[in-house]
Amino acid sequence: MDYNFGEIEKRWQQYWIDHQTYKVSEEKSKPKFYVLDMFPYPSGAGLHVGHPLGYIASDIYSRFKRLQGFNVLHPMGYDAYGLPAEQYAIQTGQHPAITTQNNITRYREQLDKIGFSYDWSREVRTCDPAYYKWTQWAFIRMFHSYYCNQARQARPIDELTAVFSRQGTTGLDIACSEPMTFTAEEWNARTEKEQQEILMNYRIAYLGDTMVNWCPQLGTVLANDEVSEGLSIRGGYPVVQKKMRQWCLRVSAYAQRLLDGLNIIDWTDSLKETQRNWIGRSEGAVMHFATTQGISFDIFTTRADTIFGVTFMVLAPESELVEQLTTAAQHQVVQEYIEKTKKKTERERLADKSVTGVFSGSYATHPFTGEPLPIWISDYVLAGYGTGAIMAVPAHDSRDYAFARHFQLPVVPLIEGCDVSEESFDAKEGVMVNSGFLNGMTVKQAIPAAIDEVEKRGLGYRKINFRLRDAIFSRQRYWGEPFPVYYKDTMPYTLSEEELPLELPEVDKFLPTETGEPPLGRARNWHTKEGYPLELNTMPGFAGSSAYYLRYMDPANNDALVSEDANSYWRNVDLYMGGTEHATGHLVYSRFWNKFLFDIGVSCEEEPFKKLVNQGMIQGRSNFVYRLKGTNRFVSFNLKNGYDVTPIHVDVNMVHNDLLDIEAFRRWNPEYKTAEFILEDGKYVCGWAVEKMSKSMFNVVNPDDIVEKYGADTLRLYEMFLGPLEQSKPWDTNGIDGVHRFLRKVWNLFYKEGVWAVTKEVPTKEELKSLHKLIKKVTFDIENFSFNTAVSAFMICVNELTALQCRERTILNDLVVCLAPFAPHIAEELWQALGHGTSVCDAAWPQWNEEHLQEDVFPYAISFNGKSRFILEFSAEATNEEIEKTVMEHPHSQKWIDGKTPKKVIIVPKKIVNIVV
RNA sequence: GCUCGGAUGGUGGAAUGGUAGACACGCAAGACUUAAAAUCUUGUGACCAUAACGGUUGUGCGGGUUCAAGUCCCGCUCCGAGUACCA
Repeated sequence: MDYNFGEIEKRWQQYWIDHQTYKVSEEKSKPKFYVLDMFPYPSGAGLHVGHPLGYIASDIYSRFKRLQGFNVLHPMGYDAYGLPAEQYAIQTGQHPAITTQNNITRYREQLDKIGFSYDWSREVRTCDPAYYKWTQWAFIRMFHSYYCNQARQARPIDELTAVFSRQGTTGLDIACSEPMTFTAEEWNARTEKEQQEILMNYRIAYLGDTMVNWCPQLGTVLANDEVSEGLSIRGGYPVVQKKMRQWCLRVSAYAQRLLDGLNIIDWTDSLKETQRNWIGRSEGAVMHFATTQGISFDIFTTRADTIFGVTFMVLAPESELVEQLTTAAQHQVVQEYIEKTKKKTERERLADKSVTGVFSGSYATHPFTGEPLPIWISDYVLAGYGTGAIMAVPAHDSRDYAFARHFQLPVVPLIEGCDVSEESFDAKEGVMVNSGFLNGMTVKQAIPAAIDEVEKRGLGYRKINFRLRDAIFSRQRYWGEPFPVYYKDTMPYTLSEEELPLELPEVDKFLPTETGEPPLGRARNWHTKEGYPLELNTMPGFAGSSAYYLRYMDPANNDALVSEDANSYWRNVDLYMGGTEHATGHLVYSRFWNKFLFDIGVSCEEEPFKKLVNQGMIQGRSNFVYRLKGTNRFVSFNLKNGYDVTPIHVDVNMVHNDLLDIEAFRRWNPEYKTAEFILEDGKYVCGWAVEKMSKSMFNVVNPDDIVEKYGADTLRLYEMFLGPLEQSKPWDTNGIDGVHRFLRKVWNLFYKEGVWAVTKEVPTKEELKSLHKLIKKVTFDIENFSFNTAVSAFMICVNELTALQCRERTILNDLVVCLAPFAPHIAEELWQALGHGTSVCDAAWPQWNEEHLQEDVFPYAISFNGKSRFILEFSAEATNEEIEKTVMEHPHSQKWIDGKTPKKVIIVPKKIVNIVV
């Protein structure tokens, strides 16, 4: 009987379905373990061989944990809302729901072939009304919440209105868009609408007039993490800044908690660092300045120590202060400058490094020296950070320096011995000069001293600023979750929770309306029962993916996002597997969303993902043929020098070990039907390069083809064997034979010449040693996600057992269990053959026994002056004296000792003897 | 610019400060075969040398710590990723 992987895999996949092997429920008596993959967006291209890498790794881990006795939750679903399906709908008219369903079906087929241990009964789809009901529900709860800085948590907005009517804003410290102060009397005197407008300043989900990233080609706004270098991540279209009224989430309120939480989770340092940078906490001071006309404004600085080096002030062009501070004489030029900057796209603004700006006409008074400081307007100052205004210290800030040089403004150096004739001195080191009361202090002393003085004189206060912005939550698109919001007298109100889900309506076209409204403007009857119009925007992609891990715990619950019971059992994700591309998007929003749910008592853990492992990207490995220019002749790779050739991408599926299948190539394209070849050793060798995996490079490898040719178990093992999990690497089908050969060797331990060959003899010492070495290594490697070395350990063990002609049942039993997480199908087949009536998934992970690993003799590397020369073996009982004596008397040693008396002899037990001559 | 990674044979990659190159691919030789494929066996960092033994050198570059460094420390070079007028 040969290893017939095709038949074996099909049969066991059916068995798992029939026996619901991977279905889990809350078993209170067993410890839980939650293993989660980042759910995919089902794209039209289907899965390529790079996609399953993380899924295979997490599946191995899940199966391992299950064998160790954990109750493992390992679900899968689809992030089903997204731009490509909508773009496709615009082009073809096909409803995105249909496209999405087709793609999901295709994904599922592909995933099923690889043999994952998902509990598909818990599948979620973000576009399913039963699912997005809870996305809408969370939004409603955010709308009706504010963030209390003192309690460090979200609170019901009703509490806030109660306080307002009792004491106004006195004594409150709340996260808000704009600082406001009013008394109880003032609040109570407001109309309902005015009160609603004020509350918008505090709600966690609020409507705000903000500068947004507007992408004209996509016709929608984008979040910061959806834009890179002024271009949209999806599609690469230019993005411009525009002020719009949008739904926002007050993520910034959670900035400190998002930062603190990083200390209690087990993520890689680089990923935590990326998040820290994105949150961007900086400690400094807000300082009050006033113009000579008495108009006061605030700036933010982290370098209060440089206050005596301020020679001018700068406002962002979008700042509201610009209008107040521009004098009549300068009005014209300022207006022109602002118009000009507005027209620039974000990309142009980034690319254009030239210094631009205009003088506002006003002067501010230096708070310490009383000197007048000209106030300029320039686009190098950002409206969205700090207060949108800065004090410029050209001597110690390179941007201020460039500006000062360009407009011939004075530069006052403040640090002893620094040279600012060519460039600014930005480093926070040195001793202060020209700085009044700060003179003689180091910069590190001067920063707090300056802020102390500023506070003492009432000129400002300490402030911690965050770079993290609130998330813009509206999208002018069709294929997303509708907001459970209607408008009455232009103010938004939420639907009641009983009215959820608010289902996505049908539209005749997926384009904006003629009047420029979002596609939902085309929907008929898009209003409440009372006739109030419903919100026309939809939610962004990250809405549905922010709490999906909670929904898996209790996917069919129609009364709650997740029951308290299910949540208190599964708690949070123990292992989260996914790509780094979500570092500043999903992984920030999801943590924020969970913290909010934690505050309102829905999630029992403050952090959603305890441990996170990033699998590397799998790149493509393209192959090339070399066509002689102007001919239909192709020259083999190593002969191409001396010819004038054009490299042409060739489909990697026609190439094996870089050798071209010439017949397949001729069939590939009529143009090549009559192609001639200049061969080396009768073969055509292709060139290769690492590139992105894409259709146009003909380097896409489909997992289905690999499964067809080698089997799912080979694919799983090979993906792990390719290299360290977290590292990016090219897919290279060369080498898969080695892994496939390994599985056949495993098979041949059980079947010799087609006959079942397992015996019940007593295992030998060597056999036990080989097995226990494997158990120890594999256990250790899985726990450390070092799957490539685990696969190597299997190969070594099987080679050893083959050499020992091991056919012993108990040894093979444990071998099969160890192999089960990696290659589940062959493991099931062999487990069955060994006479077990149940699935190998219900076996117990074997323990290694150190006794079996004991060596009789240990190799010692004998080295002289640290350079090893030869190996000697000694028994475990040998004393240092015996070892030293034997080594010294060994004929090889005499050459190195050369009659001298060794200065020192170092003996490291079981490892090395070093003799210093 | 800043932050975080990384650099080891022809290739992918192994090495708790202790025999560098495990394992695999590729390549070479051999066995089986009419032949090829498949399979199996052996060899395979480089250099020198040999009938054989053996020797030298070697983990991006330059220093240092140590009996001993791919591994730790200091200073560079190059490559990758993230991020950026964030005051």
